[in-house]
Amino acid sequence: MAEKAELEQLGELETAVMAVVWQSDKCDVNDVLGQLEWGKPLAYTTIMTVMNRLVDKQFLERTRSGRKYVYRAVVQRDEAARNRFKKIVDGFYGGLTGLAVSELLGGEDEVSNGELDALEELVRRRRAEKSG
Amino acid sequence: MAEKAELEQLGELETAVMAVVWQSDKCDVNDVLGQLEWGKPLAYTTIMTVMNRLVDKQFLERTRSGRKYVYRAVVQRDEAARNRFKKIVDGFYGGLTGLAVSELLGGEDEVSNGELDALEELVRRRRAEKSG
DNA sequence: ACTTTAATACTACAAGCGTAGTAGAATCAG
DNA sequence: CTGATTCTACTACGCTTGTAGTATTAAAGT
Repeated sequence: MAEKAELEQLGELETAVMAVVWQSDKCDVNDVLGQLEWGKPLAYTTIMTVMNRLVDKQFLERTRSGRKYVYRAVVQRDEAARNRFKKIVDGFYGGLTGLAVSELLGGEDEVSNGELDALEELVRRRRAEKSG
Repeated sequence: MAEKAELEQLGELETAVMAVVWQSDKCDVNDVLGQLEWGKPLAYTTIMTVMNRLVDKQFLERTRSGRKYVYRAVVQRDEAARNRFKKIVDGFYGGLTGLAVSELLGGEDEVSNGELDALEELVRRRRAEKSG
């Protein structure tokens, strides 16, 4: 089984573009151009360049559809997010995930009740897994 | 009260250097050179350049001590980590912290019992804050 | 067939970051 | 005092990423 190649780190614009693709499953350059959340308007070619680089990095794949391309995400959102998270955990907290989460949630960010529920449930499940 | 300037994003080497400084509280270039975890040996001047850039970015401050400089962290570790984490939460999970944590912990990383305790405690405290 | 339109391909450039060499100044060994 | 050592200052270079222009090609209207 071939080891999955390390995921490259994406830049901010690249990440923002991926965010749009993750929501849409399939999309072309114009879709991204229309839905992208970025502070300022960007040129069509800017998005195109970024998307092509994402294809090179194997975060996206594209297929021809007539004379245009349709892009689809190859890397899943959670996979990419975990990869980024791991960098934080390793780089800042010496690999201690729980410590990282505690400190990270120690800040002032709002966490909804539903989210707290999810967290609690998660801890329960983890405990269950451990004890067999 | 002056708004705190946005923290710039650090590169990987810059982060690794900060990690050393965070552990030592005060240190000079050689300390970092000796303790840095990086895949390969780096030149003294490389570390120096990086540390000076970190001073420019106001992550470090330095004071002369004889003919050398001693560096100290200005930005705290947790602050920097939270900043990075927020990027993930916003960029990947539309700002939903709890969702992000759940997904992030859904991976295969080991979380120790102690860490689970800390997490649980944290959720409890959050709940208390809300109803209190 | 000819013109407009819409998409892609190719090229480019500035800023940021990893990386380090070289030159100069201060200190230390003898 | 003189040479070796140890710092700092300054400069530089390649790669990545944000950003976009220009050229080209293909489709579509008329």
